[in-house]
Parts: sequence; C-alpha cells; structure tokens
Amino acid sequence: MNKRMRYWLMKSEPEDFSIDDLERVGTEPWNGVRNYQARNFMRDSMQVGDQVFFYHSNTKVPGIYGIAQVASTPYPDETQFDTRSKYHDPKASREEPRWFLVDVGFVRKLDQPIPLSLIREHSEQLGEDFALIRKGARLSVLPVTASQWKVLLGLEGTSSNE
DNA sequence: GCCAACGTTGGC
DNA sequence: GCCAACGTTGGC
Repeated sequence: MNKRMRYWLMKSEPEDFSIDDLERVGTEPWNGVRNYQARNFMRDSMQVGDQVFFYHSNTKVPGIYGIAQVASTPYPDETQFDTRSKYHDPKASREEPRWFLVDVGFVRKLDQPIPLSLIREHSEQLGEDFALIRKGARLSVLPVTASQWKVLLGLEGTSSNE
C-alpha cells in the first residue's frame, strides 16, 4: 500500500507565517486557504509524508525558502467557523464545512533560498504549464511533479547572477 | 446563465 | 504603492 510520494508547493506570506515560524512550532495547520482549487489539492490529493516546497510570497525576494511535509490527513479548517477570524466563512457550517486543510511539518530550511527569478530562468525544464510561473497564476497550493521537484532542488545553492 | 463589479493575489 | 490577472458575487 505504499503510494508514490507526491510533491507540492505551498505559498505563505512570511509576514504572516514564514519558514522560521514553522521551524519554531514544528507543525502548523495550513489554515486560511479560500480557493477551491487549492482546497481540493489538500482535501483530495495530499497524503501524509508528501514533500512540500515552502514558498514565500509577497516579499522582497519571493521564492522557495524551505522544505516541509504533509503531517496530517485533511480535516476542516477551524477558522471558517470562527466569527472573529478574518478567515470566517458565514456560508460554512460544522455540518457542511467548506474549507479543508492539512497540517504541515517542518523539514528543513534551504541553505540558499531559490528565488522566483532563478526559477523563471529554468522554465524550459520545468514546463510552460508549471502553475508557479504560468502567467497570472495565483494558486497558493499547487502540485509539483517528481521531475520538477528534482530540477528545483538542483537550483539550491545556485547563485542567480553576480 | 451571463457578465459587470468587486475583491484578492502577488510580482514588481 | 501600483496594477494585471484572476476568482467570486450578485443583479438581471
């Protein structure tokens, strides 16, 4: 029953929650995702142990800053029920939750972050349809193929340009 | 079911 | 801070 390992990329604004925060807490529920496609990946496709690129968005140097892993099976996002949360969803109920998440566990920080600019330079190897670099793509949780994972990991420590 | 208006994401 | 691209909402 050993299912093939899957790979993902998950974005977070470091002001909000960074790889350093994840290192500190160890494991964190990936709450606040309010996009159906992203939710579906977590709810329907993620398996405990899947490897995750931890991506910092909306920051000076956007890019991959660390590795995490899926640390739980999917379950409802508590913040959707919390009227005081900015993630509260009035249309969600405990009987019929709308938003699901997984716990994400810290694996390691990268020695050198892999900036988006460097990732773009390798778009040919990664494929034009890679959701991270596809034009206008804003998905915050997206699948990474095994070969893309390898290419991206290979960029660790590569210096973009001096 | 169309689509304009609005809100959000996220790079720059 | 700007704004392009996209998703969602709601009137009709």
